This record gives sequence, structure tokens and C-alpha cells, in this order.
Amino acid sequence: MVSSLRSRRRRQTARDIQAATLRLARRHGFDVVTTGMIAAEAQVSVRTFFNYYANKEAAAVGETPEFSDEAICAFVEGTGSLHDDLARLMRTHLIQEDVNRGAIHDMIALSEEAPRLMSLFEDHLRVLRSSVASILSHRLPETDALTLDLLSQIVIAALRQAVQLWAAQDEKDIGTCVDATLERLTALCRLVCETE
Amino acid sequence: MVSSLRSRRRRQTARDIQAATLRLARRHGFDVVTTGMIAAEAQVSVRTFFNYYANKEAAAVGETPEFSDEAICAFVEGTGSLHDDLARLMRTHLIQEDVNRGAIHDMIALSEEAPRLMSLFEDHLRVLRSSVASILSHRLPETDALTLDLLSQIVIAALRQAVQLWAAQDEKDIGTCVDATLERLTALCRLVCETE
DNA sequence: GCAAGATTTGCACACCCTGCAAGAAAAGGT
DNA sequence: ACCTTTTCTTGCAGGGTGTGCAAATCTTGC
Repeated sequence: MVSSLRSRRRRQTARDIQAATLRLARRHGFDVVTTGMIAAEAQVSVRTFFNYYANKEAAAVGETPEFSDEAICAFVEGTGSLHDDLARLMRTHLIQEDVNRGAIHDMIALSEEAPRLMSLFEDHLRVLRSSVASILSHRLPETDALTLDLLSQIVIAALRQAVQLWAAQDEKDIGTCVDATLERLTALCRLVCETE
Repeated sequence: MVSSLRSRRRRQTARDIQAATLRLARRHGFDVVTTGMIAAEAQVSVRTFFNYYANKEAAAVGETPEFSDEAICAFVEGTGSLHDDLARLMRTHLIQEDVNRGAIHDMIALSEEAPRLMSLFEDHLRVLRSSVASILSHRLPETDALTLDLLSQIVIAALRQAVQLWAAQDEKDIGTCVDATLERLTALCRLVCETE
């Protein structure tokens, strides 16, 4: 077996450190918190903290959840409309247990105070973007690379908006957020086409 | 007079430090370079370095060029198609002397080695995005905020692609890059509309 | 059990970044 | 030209950051 206990512990420690970071940041303010405080709160040594995250910003943002292999296959081999299959891809991604609504909510709230956090959140989205670009090139093999690059950015823009709405807890259901955002996106495309 | 000599010197020093940073990074690799090395190369003290930039990444990326007031007015009050007016906005922005093609080229090249640089470049684009969102809300007063948010992200995506193409020196003219990218964008919108 | 490999930890050390205060330089008024 | 105000530069002190290394501890596969 490929180290079940070990990998579970690793992920748990990563989550513990992230939770400790967000807890301290909520309590004292992000800038005041030091790696030493986080390590103490998470009950690990400072050195271990740095084995998990490169810095406290990364600890606040947490690990990057990637698309699952199943979700990718479902999209690439999907037969529905682009709109519907994208909606399904986003939904299945955001339902993953790795995507922690509370943590995202705290992180976005903190990023008002510490813009560096937003940068790291964007880094996560950039990782997802390269996934999306690769997936799209399989789904739309006829399309040239630069157009796919633009499309992948647009898809990630929609994902970002859906996540932000969802994390803000204005909408309880992630599916609703995804659908509403994609609806806005298609309306926008219609607008652009009409005004041309 | 509002300190002409002083502000010119300030901008010159900022540029000197950026140039020193990029020169050293090209020569030795970005990670190896320290703020002390940069300060020595730019012939200022380390403390002065930190008066200009928060860290070496920021020094490599340089200061954020914003849209000029004239360009903003021209767009808001523009009477042409959205496409054409956007193209003009991007062109006049990228023609500014603050936007240094060589520096952008070096910075993007270095960001292969140091992903943190790309984050800061994205930060610049995020600043521009909030400008774009505000400008668009004047141009399209009927549109709701979330749709404008999406649109501003799409506009910035196009700007990013145009800048990257231009900085890569595959295309000599920034206008050509902007036009080609916007053309791809409208084609994409048509594609989305048709497949719905 | 036991050997191989992974994880935690302390320690040392260089680097990062900031507050402070003194001194140099420029701006503006007289 | 002189003086005042404002801005910029610099050194220094000091705490926070992040990494290499090696020893100790724990898991895993056999």
C-alpha cells in the first residue's frame, strides 16, 4: 500500500497548520502573526512549519486543490454543450473535500488586510488555468493555442467569481453560483457579438 | 512648481534600481541575487533600496503604470464600438513611456525561474482590472456589477496576452498584438454563442 | 524484527525588512 | 544670498524569515 497513514497524517498536519494560521490571523491580525506563533498554535516546531509551507501567506491559503482525474476525463469526453460540461467540471471540483469553504472565506476576508494573500490565491487559480488550457486543447483540438489561452483565462475568471460568491455565503449552493456566473458569461458573449 | 527635479530623480532612481535588478538577475540568476547586491549595483544603500521597493521581486517588476486620465476619458466618452474603443485604450496605455518593453520581456523571462515574479505581474494587472471595472461601469451603466466584473477580467486577460506577445518580440508592433488578440476574443464569443 | 525511507526537530547562519534619528539635498519664501 | 521647511539618503539595531545539516523518531515493506 502506498503509505495511507502517512499521507493522511501529512494532509492533516497541513490542514492543522492552515487552521492555526487563520485562527491567529482572525484574532490578532495577519501582519502581527509570526511563523513562530503559528508553529506554537499548531503544536509543531517552526522548522516543521517550513516543511509544509514556504511562508505564512502560503499557510493561510493552504494547498492547491487540483481537478480530479475523473472530472477531467468527464469533461474531455463530454458530449454536452461546452456550457453544461464546464458547469459540471466546476461543480465537481468545488465539491471536493479539499476545497474548504470556511478557509476560503477567511482567506478572502484576510486578503483585504494583506494583499499578498490574494496573490497566492491567484497563483492557485493560475495552476488550475494551465490544467484548463490542457483540458480544453483536448476538447477543442481544432482551436489555436492563443485562443485556447484566452478561453482558459475566461473560464478561470468565471470560476473565481463563482468561488467568491460562494465563499461570501450569500449563496448557499455552489451549483447556483456556478450556473449564475456562467449565465452572465454567455450573456456577455452575446452582448459582444451583437455590438460588433 | 511641484518639484520637477525631485520627481524626475525619484523616477530615475526607481528605474536604475529596476535595471540593476534585471541585470544582476540575468547574470547570476534571480534567486542568487540579494538586496545588498542590487543596492551596490544601483549605487545606493540597502536602506534606500527598501525606500523604493518592498522586496527584490517588486524591484524586478517595477512600478505599476496606470491608465492615463486622457485615455480613460476617451474610452468612457467614446462613441465607437466597444471593440474599437478597447483597442484604443490598450494601445494608448502600452505606448506610454512607463511601459518598458525590454523590462517586461526580461521580467517574463525571469518568471520562469522565479514564479513569484509572475504573481507581482498579476498584481499589476489586478490594479488595472479595478480601473477597467470602474471605467466600464461608466461606459455601460445599465450592466450589473457581477457582469462588469467578468468583463473586466476578460479585458485584462486580453491585455495580458497582447503584452506577452509584444514583449516576446515575435510581433514588433503593439497595435498588431492588441488587434489580433481582440480578434481572437470576439471569435471566441461567437463560438460560445453558436454552441449554446 | 529489521532495513529502508520519511518526518520531526534543534541549531546555526545568512538574508529580509523596518523604525529611528542624523545628516544631506532641494524647494520656496524673504 | 539666507533661512526654513520638506524630502531623501543612510547607518544601525533588532526581530522575523527561510534553508542546510545532522540526529532522533516513526512507518513501511519485507
